[in-house]
Amino acid sequence: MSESPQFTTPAVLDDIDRDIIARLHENARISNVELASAVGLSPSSCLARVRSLRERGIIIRYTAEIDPRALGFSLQALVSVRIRPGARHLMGQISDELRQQPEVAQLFFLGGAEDFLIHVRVRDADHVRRFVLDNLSANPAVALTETNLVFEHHTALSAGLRTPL
Amino acid sequence: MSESPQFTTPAVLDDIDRDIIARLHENARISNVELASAVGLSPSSCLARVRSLRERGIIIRYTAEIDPRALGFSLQALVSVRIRPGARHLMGQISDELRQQPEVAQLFFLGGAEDFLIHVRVRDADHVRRFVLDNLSANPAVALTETNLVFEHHTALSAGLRTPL
DNA sequence: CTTGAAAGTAGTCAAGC
DNA sequence: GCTTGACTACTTTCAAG
Repeated sequence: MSESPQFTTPAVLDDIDRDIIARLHENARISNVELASAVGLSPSSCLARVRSLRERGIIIRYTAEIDPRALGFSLQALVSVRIRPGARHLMGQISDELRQQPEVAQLFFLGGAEDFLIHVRVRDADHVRRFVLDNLSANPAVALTETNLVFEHHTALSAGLRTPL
Repeated sequence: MSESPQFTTPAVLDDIDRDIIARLHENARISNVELASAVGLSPSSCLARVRSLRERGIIIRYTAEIDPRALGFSLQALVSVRIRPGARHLMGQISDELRQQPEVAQLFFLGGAEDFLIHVRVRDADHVRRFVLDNLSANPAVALTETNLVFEHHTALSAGLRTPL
């Protein structure tokens, strides 16, 4: 539950486990009896597997996906950031600070020219401008930033879950 | 349930609705009675609000967040794509095809120099190379691609705006 | 892994405030 | 909009095969 396994080697999962994972990924609120009958198990075995997947950290958490526009966050942007070469050791700290900002939805650490990419949700163009100024440009460790507006954002419902390996 | 409201104007939500959203975002499997007592409502009123949020599309879906490494997807990458100017009308079709690939976790439509950015989960470097070759470079509508490896990926758990998986 | 049973808990709906 | 109360369904745990 509180562990964070590294999965250097893929976890041992059989076809039923993969089926359970896929179905919970599509609908985290499916009832245990319905899930059990869908994957061909008894409710008790199914529940034991789900609990094991959760305890092993394979199921990280259950979450409701919220439309940000309903909360007044109508604009999304991707901000790529390059850190000054002499300030790379500050990346962990900068990342921690960024992740505490309510605008930050995702943070990617990258290889290549840019050091990281920030997915932000904001009210409007002025909001993203202020976010970049206050949280990035003002930091002397930041060499440069580039902001791209997001017109559409899609999250796939089955990334690698239906046809694993 | 099947509608996709645009929220050109933010939806009308009171503080209790926002509280419900935040708590379901943190734990989509919280029981209705526990949620009700947490936000100070009776179970029936709470359930009615949750159902309304779901029907209005404010709660998009409930999903289990899965650790991709457990399924053998140990590498992540961001692939930015530019479409040939004369082929922009094909972007919708290309997007639909991409979203059906099991490797695609997220798809961003962008303003600016690049047309979209793809977040992929793959087994290894060879897998991402083949993904780009087969799904992008082979398409004559694609002008150029750029692949960046992802060293770390964090999704923020803030204000009900996190993106699952 | 399964079934079956028991006890506790949660979801649903109707009636009314 | 809200609540209460009753009914139904689900979950959980157990023992036994």
